[in-house]
Amino acid sequence: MAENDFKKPRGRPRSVSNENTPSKALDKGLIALRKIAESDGVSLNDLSLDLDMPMATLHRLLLTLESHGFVRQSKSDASWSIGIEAFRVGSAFPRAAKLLNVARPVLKELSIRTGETANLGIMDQAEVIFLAQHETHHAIRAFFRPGSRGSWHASGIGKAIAAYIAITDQKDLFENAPFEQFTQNTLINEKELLDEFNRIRSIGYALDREERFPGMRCIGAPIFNSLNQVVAGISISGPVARMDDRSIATLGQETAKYGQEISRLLGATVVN
Amino acid sequence: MAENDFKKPRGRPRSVSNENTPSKALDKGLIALRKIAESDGVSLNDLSLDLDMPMATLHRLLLTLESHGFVRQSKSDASWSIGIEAFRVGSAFPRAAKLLNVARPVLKELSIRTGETANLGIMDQAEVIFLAQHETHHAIRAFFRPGSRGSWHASGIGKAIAAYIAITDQKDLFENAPFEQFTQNTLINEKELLDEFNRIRSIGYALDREERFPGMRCIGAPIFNSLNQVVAGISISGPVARMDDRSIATLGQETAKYGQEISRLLGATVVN
DNA sequence: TTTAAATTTTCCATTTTTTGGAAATAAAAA
DNA sequence: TTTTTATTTCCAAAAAATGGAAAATTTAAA
Repeated sequence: MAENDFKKPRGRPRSVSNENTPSKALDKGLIALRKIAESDGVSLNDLSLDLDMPMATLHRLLLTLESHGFVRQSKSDASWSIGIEAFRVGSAFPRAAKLLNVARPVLKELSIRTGETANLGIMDQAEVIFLAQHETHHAIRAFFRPGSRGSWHASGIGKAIAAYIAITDQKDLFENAPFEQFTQNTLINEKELLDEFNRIRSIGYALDREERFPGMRCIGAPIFNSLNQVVAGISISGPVARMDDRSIATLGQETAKYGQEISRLLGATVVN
Repeated sequence: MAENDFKKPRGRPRSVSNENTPSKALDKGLIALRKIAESDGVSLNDLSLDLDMPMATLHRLLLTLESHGFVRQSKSDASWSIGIEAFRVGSAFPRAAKLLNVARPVLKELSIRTGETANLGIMDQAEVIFLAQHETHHAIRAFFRPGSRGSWHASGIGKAIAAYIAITDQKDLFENAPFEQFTQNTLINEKELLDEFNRIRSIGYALDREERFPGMRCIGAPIFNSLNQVVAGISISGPVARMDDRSIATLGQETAKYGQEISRLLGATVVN
């Protein structure tokens, strides 16, 4: 998030207000592709209804996506799902590649040590994207699908990251405050959240006390890169019963410690 | 690969010869997207030269891809790279999701135990796609980027999978034999490869003796799903010096054993 | 068994979008 | 300072997308 580059690229600069999608056909194709990624195995008919696009148009786009391997059609029921080329292209996402390799074993250890589901996520715009997780064996446990999104203000990872980004970038985050109130506990206004940032920086981890889902608590900690910029977050999530007020300080320190471990592996020098 | 479904979907069946890409703009956009995934951080100019597309046209497509988050433009040098939405969509690829979760820890163990880079891959058409790998700490080691492709006939994983698929599917693989001869050792004709299949099935693992890259050897073993169909392969690769004739039998058995372990975790009942 | 409904695929004349050379804009190199 | 390199935008000609309707096929209902 925090990228202060004074250097500008060559060439004519982009005009400021450019909210358009110049290529309509590509635009529609990408919309269809994203929709297919959400559902798994969807029929042309449903897709057509869902996206409010004529079937003929949609079908043409799907054939093209298929010709590149971005989607596949089941031979038995003609339903559409994501293809291997989408996977290949997606795995070239630069921010994820290095981070995932380094963080995965640490994630596992954190999960085993605390007995809770451990998550890895990054911020994109004002949303947290979950990149990976390691589940516990408890019957009651948290679950996030990799690639799923969440609002930053109601998430351990989101708050942990937000607390450490540059103040100018924090301002951007508050652009459309107040935010959605998911539960009674959700912090929704700027003042509350800025106080929360101070608390987070003083203890080194962020708490989500049923702020997103009733009954679920989360503890998030920041991850820094070799330039000591916050680039991701790690968290554990579980039911209130196991993450009670008594155990939360220990779990918090544990989470922060593993966050520092990943930061160290990424080349960060100053942690917390 | 082996999908014998007699059930046909409703609706008008697709005509047999349909080699077209109906939507041109989407087609071009996907071509650009794939190209960007190959290089990391590419300028509009280079992309334009590389793809032989006019810059204005390409630029329009990139803006649309960007509006959906499939690509990103660096603020400092205006270069383009893969965006987070491509990652999100790609991680919905159904075949990879389950396999990766199960296989990753096993991959790591195999790598540590043998001291070589361990790889996981699947077959798509006649190509092997590398999904994941675990590297050794040796200075001389094999490296495949996740998502990269390779010809099946010159790869440990490819031959291991091909040896176990249905005979009708094997016929498809030989459609455009003889294959590219990468080195002196590459097996390129059908007869040689069919003999190789027999050898592989008798010992349970496939050998690549510098058939792809001079100086590199590979040992591949098949992975089966709960229907006992071969769905993927595991392999180790390293320099001839360490993978010499003396140690190769032991390493081969080791690789096959870890392949069986993944198969077991996926619910396969009959292994090898 | 026969008929109707559901679903996917294809067709094609009309409308809309794409196209790409050239100009505009700006940084870097000479 | 001038030239070169590079990105972004513009716009009229040309090409592609559109989508209603028909075709083709399977499943469900009568």
